[in-house]
Amino acid sequence: MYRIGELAKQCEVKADTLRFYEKRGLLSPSSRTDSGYRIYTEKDAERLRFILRAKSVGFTLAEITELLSIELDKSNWACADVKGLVDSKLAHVEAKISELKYFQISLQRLSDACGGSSDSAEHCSILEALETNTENIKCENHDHHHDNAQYTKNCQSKG
Amino acid sequence: MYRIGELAKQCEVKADTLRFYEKRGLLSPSSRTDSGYRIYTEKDAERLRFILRAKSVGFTLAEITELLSIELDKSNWACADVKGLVDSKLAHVEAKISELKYFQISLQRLSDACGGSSDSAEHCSILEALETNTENIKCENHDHHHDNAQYTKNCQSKG
DNA sequence: CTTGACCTTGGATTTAACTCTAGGGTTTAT
DNA sequence: ATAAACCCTAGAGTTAAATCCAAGGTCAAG
Repeated sequence: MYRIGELAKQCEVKADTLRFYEKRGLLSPSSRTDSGYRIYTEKDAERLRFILRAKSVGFTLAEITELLSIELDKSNWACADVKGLVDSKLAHVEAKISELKYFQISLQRLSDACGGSSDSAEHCSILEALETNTENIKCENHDHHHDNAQYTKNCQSKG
Repeated sequence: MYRIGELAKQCEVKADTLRFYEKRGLLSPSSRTDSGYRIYTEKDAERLRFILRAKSVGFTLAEITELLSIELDKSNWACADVKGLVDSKLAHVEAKISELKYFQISLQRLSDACGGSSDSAEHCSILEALETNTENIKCENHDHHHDNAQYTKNCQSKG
């Protein structure tokens, strides 16, 4: 059982944000004290954490509402209905994962290319890392434990 | 070579958005006609696609600017600088992938549980799919090459 | 029995990212 | 050579998601 400020602190959001989520129908406290204070249970906290995770990967509050509605309306959904919504969200999530893997690969390639060498950084650009499909990357030096002293020299460009 | 409207159409954004990105320093046309029309090259288009992909996985325009700055400022970066920025973005991307995999698993579990039956969906909730850590889900039929006829049986829950 | 940290509501303000409007110039097809 | 479809700029308006503010109620500590 948490009061609004406690839950907010625990989840690193503002109390205002929780009131806002309540207004939007995403998260309501399980109860109130006699004096009107909001009281959140552990279950509410879990719901909040779900909301925050979903937000962190780019779902809008409207989409999150939709995801959560699967639960809220439970008794009124047929499995088939649920499956439709869930599968479309699943496709959405899988598309995001693919996009991110593309970024991951490009960034990894860049990081490797600039892996600690003190040399030219001609290929030190995301776009170039993408264009330069494989191989062919300068600066490669896969030494991952470096000390700062080694980093005083520049990435000189092709000029 | 595209005019603003052409590029916008190709990438499914508004011309206004491209002018806005220009104001924000994310994407400038490579040239202008004598009359002042913006002219975008294929390279510009590629940059735009990069921006849109990054946006689609939840990067803000400010973050995207930072990613792209690796390129813009090329000659002024030391490899170590680049590596620091890139690695922090890489961690960020990897965290997002983890979050998404968590959603993917939950959604997949839900989808499996509600594999096409038209009956009650007591377990058809994201939060429950998460709580119900593994096993313990009814209707599981991990047969991945299924034909719909097999899915007429129910999602019955703990009741 | 009051001080300070917390809570309440309602409404105003902010920020990011567009999106639109007004008033005008340019290109292209007929 | 003129109408439709495009482009320009500057600046106002919109939407989502907070975030802040004002005026006041609650509660534990001293």
